[in-house]
Amino acid sequence: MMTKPSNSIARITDSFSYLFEPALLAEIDKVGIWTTVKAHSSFIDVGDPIPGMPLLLTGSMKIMREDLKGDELLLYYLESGDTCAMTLTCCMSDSKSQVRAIVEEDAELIIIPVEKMEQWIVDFRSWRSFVLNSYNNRLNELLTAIDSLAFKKLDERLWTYLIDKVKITSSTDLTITHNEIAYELNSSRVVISRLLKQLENQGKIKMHRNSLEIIDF
Amino acid sequence: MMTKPSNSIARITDSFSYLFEPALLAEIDKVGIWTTVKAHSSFIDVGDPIPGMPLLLTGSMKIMREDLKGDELLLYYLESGDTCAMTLTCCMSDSKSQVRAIVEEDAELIIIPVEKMEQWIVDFRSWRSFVLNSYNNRLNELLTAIDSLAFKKLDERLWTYLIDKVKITSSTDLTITHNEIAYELNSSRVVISRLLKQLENQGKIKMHRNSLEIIDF
DNA sequence: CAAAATTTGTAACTTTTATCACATAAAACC
DNA sequence: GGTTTTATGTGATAAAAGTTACAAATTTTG
Repeated sequence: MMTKPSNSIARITDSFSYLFEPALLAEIDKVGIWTTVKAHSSFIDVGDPIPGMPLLLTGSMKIMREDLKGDELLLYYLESGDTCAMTLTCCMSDSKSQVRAIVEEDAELIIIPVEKMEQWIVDFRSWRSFVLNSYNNRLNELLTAIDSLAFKKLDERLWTYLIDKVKITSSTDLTITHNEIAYELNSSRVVISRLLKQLENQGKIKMHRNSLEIIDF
Repeated sequence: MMTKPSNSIARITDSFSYLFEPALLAEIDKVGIWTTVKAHSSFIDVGDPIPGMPLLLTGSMKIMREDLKGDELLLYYLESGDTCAMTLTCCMSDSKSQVRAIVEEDAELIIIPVEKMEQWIVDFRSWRSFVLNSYNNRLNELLTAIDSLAFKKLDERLWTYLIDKVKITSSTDLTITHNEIAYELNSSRVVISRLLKQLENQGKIKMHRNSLEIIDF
């Protein structure tokens, strides 16, 4: 949990690049619940009821899909300025979360209560396009995930996975183990180790214990 | 093309199970463009601009994803009462279609012009939930596609593909060739033939030239 | 510091899927 | 009716990915 900072409105405009009109900002400020979530903790699990629509101010989360056997797959990341529009219809239809959200870097977020998020669609043009844009982004990210799975081989998937990590963390030094990568790509450690060795031989990465250095991208 | 039938409003309520309020029905009736598209013709291609939001009255279409090499993958079907909410944000952001829509069974549809579809979100509660529900359905269908690709082997993907076809066509006799199946699953004919033979040996299907009989499902 | 746990390397092998090559059978075409 | 096209069958082979088993190196823990 977190108390609302004194400069709350400025904090919102910072993260959401002046997207919201003043009246809406005031509303968000009034009803939004400020929260912090520590890295590596699960924010929402498959089957959880959705508390509201999260506006991510700082930090990042990864959205994972899980099957019955417990196998997992990384779908995409949420970053500062993002939200997960999926939560909207989950709330409206009172259904449970279809995905798992795990905080990667300590996150600050504002939770918008269910009742408001639909009303604001009517009342605020900026909220309307924000929500619809969010839907669109999510759809496009899922399409990208499908492209990877359907059309690419694992070595290519691994490479784009690493590039994405670099972008998200804004660092070419990735603190991650082969095992963790295998988990997120729904593959096995041995296979990932082999492919990483390939990438190293190609001069694209350097391997260290618990970390990778991404060189050529 | 198609001229609006005299009982247009009744036709809409039929297909959309009384979802829309009377005032909205009148609006749809006023501005919607009635169209028919013959089976096997492409309704929208990757990269096409989107003419408007299609309300599918009768028939069905399949939505396909294509990669740079021209490989394809079936994503999901649209049926009577469905729409493709993706078109909404495509129109709003003036972007092109990310997918291909091919009519499976002769389709009648009403095209809603771009300007209206956003305005109606504000004006009509029923339109609002219709659009948001559509987004949600599409997202869930993409998640299902991802599940198949990430967690299932081809034999299982093939089986669920066949079951889906049965549901869509309301018939256990599927007029389709091995080649076409391979195409939609982004696999190869030889592989599909082999797996179909397996299914036949398991007593789940019977194979004929140009068609399959789905028995045990 | 010794024991235990974690991370990575590697070889051998299996399964799954794709590819190639060619044969056969049915349907369509002239 | 004979030729061509389309659909399917099948064996051989290869590539991609997964699995098992174990060793070596490093870190953590008691």
